[in-house]
Amino acid sequence: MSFTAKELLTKRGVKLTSQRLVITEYLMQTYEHPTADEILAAVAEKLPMALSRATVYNTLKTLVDAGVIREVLTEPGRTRYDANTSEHHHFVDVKSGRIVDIPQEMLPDIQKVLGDKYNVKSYTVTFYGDLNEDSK
Amino acid sequence: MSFTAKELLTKRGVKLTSQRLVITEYLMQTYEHPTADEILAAVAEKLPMALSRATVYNTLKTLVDAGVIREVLTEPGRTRYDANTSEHHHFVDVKSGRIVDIPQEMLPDIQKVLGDKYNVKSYTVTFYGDLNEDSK
DNA sequence: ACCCAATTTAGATTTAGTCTAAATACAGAC
DNA sequence: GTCTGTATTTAGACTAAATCTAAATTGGGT
Ligand SMILES: [Mn+2]
Ligand SMILES: [Mn+2]
Ligand SMILES: [Zn+2]
Ligand SMILES: [Zn+2]
Repeated sequence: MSFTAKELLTKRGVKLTSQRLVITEYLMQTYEHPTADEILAAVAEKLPMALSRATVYNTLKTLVDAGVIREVLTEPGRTRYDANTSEHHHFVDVKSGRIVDIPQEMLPDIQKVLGDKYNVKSYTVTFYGDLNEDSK
Repeated sequence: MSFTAKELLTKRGVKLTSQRLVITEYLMQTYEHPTADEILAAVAEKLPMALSRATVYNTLKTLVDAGVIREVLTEPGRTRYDANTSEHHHFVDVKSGRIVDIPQEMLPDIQKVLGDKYNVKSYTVTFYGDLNEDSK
């Protein structure tokens, strides 16, 4: 049930290029939530050719639009990216900066609590605090 | 029970200057959630002297640190500011871009749902959707 | 193999935000 | 009310994230 990067891109109608593959693969195998610059640094060395910043940003936008990855906003001024596209939320460990996933099911159903004045299409919850030491 | 900007700054130990006063007053009387540039544009004309961008950013940081205002992050790359410092969350009307306040009490208690692995100090919920027409 | 639209590229540009060092202003001491 | 030291403000340079541009490249369908 778990797709390869190649299968995922094909399934979502994204044309295959080596840049798109390696960026998608990188995001699928990390549990961190890297920024565009972090992705560029990590992925550049895996590619035989040069990788331009414009391509990283173009690719990330393409992947977000295609639903292959999502943006994560936890702090001002830096957009992070996440290959986990299931509905989930984030916990920021304020000491280490680590960002861990919180599945939708861990939260009570707040989709409906706002009543009919607000037509909620989506929502995000970001928690800030300390992660107790037994962190995976 | 409602403080003036001057009283609030004094109470929080922030030295009074005309720039800080006019920025605080502006934020206290708007229900929008303006960016630094929007604040600069709105406030510059109310001051007899010039107002520099550095001062706007310095002042906003001072006010956030003193707890007079808070930052609001709803979209990548733009930090917004809010004189409503009560614990509350935000609803973004995706059509108009308007951001409205959602009081903490409207939500079920999700402070405690994460169990003891996560020590939650604060959390923010941002909703995206449509506001039904009777918007104030 | 050929072709062409889609993609990538390097570098310029934009924009939010920070930094610097000199000028100014507030607030407490007198 | 004046003095005075420190905090604040200023203009403008600078940094860093993200976007744009126009030329070069690519890869997938024929
Ligand atoms: Mn910026
Ligand atoms: Mn940026
Ligand atoms: Zn995540
Ligand atoms: Zn608010």
